[in-house]
Amino acid sequence: MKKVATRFAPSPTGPLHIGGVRTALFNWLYSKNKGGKFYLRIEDTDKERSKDKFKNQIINSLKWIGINYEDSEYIQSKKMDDHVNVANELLEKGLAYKCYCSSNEIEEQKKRAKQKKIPYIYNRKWRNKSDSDAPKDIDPVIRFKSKIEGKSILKDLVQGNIEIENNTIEDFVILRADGSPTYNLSASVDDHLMGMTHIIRGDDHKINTFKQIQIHEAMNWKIPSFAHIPLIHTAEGKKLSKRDNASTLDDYSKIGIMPNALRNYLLRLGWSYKDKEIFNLDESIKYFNLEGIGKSPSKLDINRIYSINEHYIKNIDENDLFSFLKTYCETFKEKIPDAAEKKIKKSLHFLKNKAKTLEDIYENSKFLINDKIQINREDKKLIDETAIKIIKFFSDDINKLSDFSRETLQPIIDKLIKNNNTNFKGVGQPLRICLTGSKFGPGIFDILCSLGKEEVLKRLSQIR
RNA sequence: GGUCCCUUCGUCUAUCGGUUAGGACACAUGGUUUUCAUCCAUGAAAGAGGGGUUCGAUUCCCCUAGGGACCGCCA
Repeated sequence: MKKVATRFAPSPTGPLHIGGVRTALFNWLYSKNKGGKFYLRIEDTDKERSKDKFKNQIINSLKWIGINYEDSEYIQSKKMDDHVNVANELLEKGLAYKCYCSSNEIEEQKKRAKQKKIPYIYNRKWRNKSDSDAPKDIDPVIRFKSKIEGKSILKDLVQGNIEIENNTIEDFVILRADGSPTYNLSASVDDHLMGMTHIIRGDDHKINTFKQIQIHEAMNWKIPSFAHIPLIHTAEGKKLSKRDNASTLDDYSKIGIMPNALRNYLLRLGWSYKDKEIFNLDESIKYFNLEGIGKSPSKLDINRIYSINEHYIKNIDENDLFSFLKTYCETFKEKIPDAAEKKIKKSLHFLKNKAKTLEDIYENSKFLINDKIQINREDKKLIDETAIKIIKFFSDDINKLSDFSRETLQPIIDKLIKNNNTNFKGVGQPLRICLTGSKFGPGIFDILCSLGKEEVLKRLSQIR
């Protein structure tokens, strides 16, 4: 049995969206599960629309989410000669032919078909004509001689057997008038050249598959296995496209979603293994299979993304969490100063408990990142006479403390509550506001301990 | 319009002919709590409709309805 080889083959004509990432993930996991190889092929034969910017974005996206590929990227445009050669070979063998129809002529036919509401299919006009009839002023395209009789059955690994009448597939163009190869030709040739054994892609490719199989057959190549996965839909139930907002990886990373969480989410979107929800990387590889892929399209659910992210925040190793946080802050917020690093690391155990995203952690650690505390006007009103008095007493009391911990602080707070005839809020709230600039946030003891005695005294002294 | 595909709680899904149709997220209610959260408990919530096949269908088949994809000298 040949070693499994899969590939992800995006065209760099726009930002990669998470549907594409999921396709890449499935291909990658499948090959890893089988101990095979996974490749990235950049389909950049459309020179007009392909942009390096998008190519880099694709590469970075895969890197971010942890999908690695063999060798360097396979650049399709570099193989165009091979594609052209195959077209010529098919031509020589009589399995393809030159079509001299002008584009106007084709357009006319399409228009007419539309008016009559009948399906347009190229009429195979030049299929059996000889070149001697050819008009001099037209550069021909090369069309593949598709099967006309009978049916084809695609044994799809996800969708089961798909049967189609051969005559519904037209004699598609494989070489343009300018001599450049088209998608179906290039993809077929490259899949063969790269030794692909399994092609896992969106089911919007199903018709292409019938065409590509025919090219493989005509060239006597081994035909890979196919798995067409349902597309991801938007909340409105339409195919997810590059133009939808919240569709690229960046849209998620910038709100503080972690790569492993998104990977887990994408894996479970349209795929399942019993009732299991959380899959770490090893488990993803271990359990992934094609049988678990559902047949119906699934919708994106941001709540689920948050929830899985939250789970990862609370359960991964704190050193890992910190490095995700560090990268996140540096990329999207502000660099965490060295001085704050230690404090945040020490505080992660409580910071993470109130966070769904890295952004939440960042928001709650601002008081550790910045020494300057900003208090808004509303909150300032809460610091009244009594509050200032309490703060003063508190400062005096902790000043005497040699051991600064929850155990030593608790009695002080209790005493203040009693002496001032108030409740916990009466003491905790002003302290929290003065120390962090916010009414909300971590528990007051957590704030106190992570700041440390000196810093607490310093911040409180600025209020009096 | 043609071809092909799909259809279980709002969402992601489990079930591979016999279940009180299960789980997770979201939602609601209650509890814990030091604000915001967390956490715990409880609750509401689904087999599109109609025919078959069968002792028995969510599960197999057919029809209808709804949804989707494709129909480029783009990929």
